[in-house]
Amino acid sequence: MARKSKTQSDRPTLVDVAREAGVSAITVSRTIRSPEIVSERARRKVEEAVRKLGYTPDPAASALASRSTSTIGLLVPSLTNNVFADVLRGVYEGVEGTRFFVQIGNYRYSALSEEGLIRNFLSQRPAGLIVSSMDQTPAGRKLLEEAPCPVVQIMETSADAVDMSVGFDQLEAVRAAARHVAECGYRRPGFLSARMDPRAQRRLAAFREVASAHDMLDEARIITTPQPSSVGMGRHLLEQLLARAPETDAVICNNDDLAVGALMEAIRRNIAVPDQLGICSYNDIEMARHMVPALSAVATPRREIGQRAIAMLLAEIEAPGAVRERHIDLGYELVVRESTAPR
Amino acid sequence: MARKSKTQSDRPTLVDVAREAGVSAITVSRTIRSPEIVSERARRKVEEAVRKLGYTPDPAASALASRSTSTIGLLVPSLTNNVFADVLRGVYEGVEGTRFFVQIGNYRYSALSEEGLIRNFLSQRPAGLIVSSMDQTPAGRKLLEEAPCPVVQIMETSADAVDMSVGFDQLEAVRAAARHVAECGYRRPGFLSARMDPRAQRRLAAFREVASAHDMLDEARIITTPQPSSVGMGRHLLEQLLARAPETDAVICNNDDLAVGALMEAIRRNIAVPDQLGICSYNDIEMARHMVPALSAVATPRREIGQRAIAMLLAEIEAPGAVRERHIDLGYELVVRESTAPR
DNA sequence: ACGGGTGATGACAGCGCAATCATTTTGTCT
DNA sequence: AGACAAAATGATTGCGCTGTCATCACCCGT
Repeated sequence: MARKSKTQSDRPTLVDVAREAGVSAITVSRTIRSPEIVSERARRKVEEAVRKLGYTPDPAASALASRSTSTIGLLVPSLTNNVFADVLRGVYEGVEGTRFFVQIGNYRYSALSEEGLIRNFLSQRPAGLIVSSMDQTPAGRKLLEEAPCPVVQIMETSADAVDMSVGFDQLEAVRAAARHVAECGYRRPGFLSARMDPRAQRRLAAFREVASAHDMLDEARIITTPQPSSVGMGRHLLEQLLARAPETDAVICNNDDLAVGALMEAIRRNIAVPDQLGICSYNDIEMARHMVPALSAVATPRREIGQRAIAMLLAEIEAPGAVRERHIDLGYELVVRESTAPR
Repeated sequence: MARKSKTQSDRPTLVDVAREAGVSAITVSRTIRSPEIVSERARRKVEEAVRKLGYTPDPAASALASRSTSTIGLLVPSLTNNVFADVLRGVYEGVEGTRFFVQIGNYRYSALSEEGLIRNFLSQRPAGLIVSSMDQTPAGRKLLEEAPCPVVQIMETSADAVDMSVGFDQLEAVRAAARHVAECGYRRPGFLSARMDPRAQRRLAAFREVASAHDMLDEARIITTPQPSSVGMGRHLLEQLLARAPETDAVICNNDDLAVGALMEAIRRNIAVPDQLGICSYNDIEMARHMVPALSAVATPRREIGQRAIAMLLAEIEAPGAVRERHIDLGYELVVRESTAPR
């Protein structure tokens, strides 16, 4: 028997493998971490011993000794929101096959939870951090600034970001939607928004600005709720909007769930889209283009954001300071389909 | 100066806090882990020292010394699939406020990746594990059986599960859908399914069985694809179905994305739902009930599954063997709306 | 044949915490 | 007041690994 044989759940350690292979523990460690610096002969012996014993390194011990982990922290405000599902996909594609793994933190749109999660993640000595906003608490921001690892802020981009950022100009994207609606000839547009987080607030402000410039702003046509976004909420908000402002001839929705809901409600009420009511969506998740009529939308590069964020992070982990372009604007795209049309 | 002052990123340790508070290190440790066994006086001093120094425990050191972590591993086959988004939500609700945190592993419907993830998670000595299927590789299953922590298998339930299970009878749920369609008087039903993972395969088999019993099975009306499910795919599959079997008078979709897509395609083609074509969906995510016409569906208790799974896990972690009902069937519900109707 | 590299390997210490057991303090009862 | 149990606290040790240096074998050119 190898060691002093305690419980069954005792796993083999480096030392066990070393003994089996007839080398020192540190050679085993090196064989696993950087096989290229050990001799062919030693490597083979170690590899066989590892297989024979079914050895798996203990990440906790490794983290403690090396003072670093292979964890990449990803903080998102929501897991149900399809927007972040796409970002996640991009991120996962990027870590695939690397030694890193992603740990997700969901702060449910609470800046305070976010701060707690940042603290918590940081205590694990992550290899890198991706956070989904610029709206940290002052303490949260300070933690990020002093983080001993690269940090990427996503969704928006700004030279003012803590370290690196990938995103697009959310305000300009909303302005594009508003201008499009105006250019179609709609004159009394409404705006629907749920979950009024800071970003949603800013987008609403951008809408107000453009609507005002086109002299078509009416606060009665702005319907918001702090509750989460959903298709049902889209129906509900449109209902409210039409009750308060029956003259409404178009509606810009702060995301696709709301837009789909608004569309369905319009269909229920036999309101012709786009003739009687134009609908313009935001984000353009897959479903939007398949609706009948297909939804016009500002398409946002969610998956690309995930991909670029993880790529930047890995590059920066590999060689600190290596990333030149530290703030990337991926742009947006106005996709005109059937739910808006010139009139 | 406290210690030998190395780099800036040196964090205070238990010992630093102990010195500051004028107690021993282990007292600090206890104050943090189980404050109730420490005297009022000591606790106050320690808490102040912690605050003053901004101390955060090092989870790696804790894991190494105690041979256990506060990580709960959650293995899902997909992050984009709304089904798992709901499960996730349930799980997150349950860990909220506990000392545990969830780490998600996405195995993208690959049993081999799943095995790798199980191995990887287990190497971290998790407090518990939730896995989304019964379809592990033999090695994967063995790992779960020998895991030194509680394991919950979700989505399906079976006394044959490794440790505990929460779910419902997926086959009976599909049978209910098929029977419903038959009872409505549809005689030539089709079946659409994407992402043909083992569970989807079994559900298809259940459909075949019922369809055959009602003498309405035609293989030409079964359209599947290994590609991921999406609304667009639903449209595409219905298109294929109608091309191959124009006589089709109803369609059962293996999930809501497909059903929404099928509905939209039918609307595009001016096929009257439910009169010319009945549509029955599976899972019933929020969006389904808001479509026009509203989708009939077999509703599955996804969020409850997440809630119950985490509750069982925590109870079992708290007191091994405490959980009596180790296999819970949450049932399903046939929700008849507008997309199917007696004819 | 020798010195000076280069590549491969090893010995040792310590990362920050918690398990274990020993010890001290406190409270309670007679 | 003394005896005893219970509560609170502490000293020591080691979890499994990696950083740091030291050592050793080997190859090359002269």
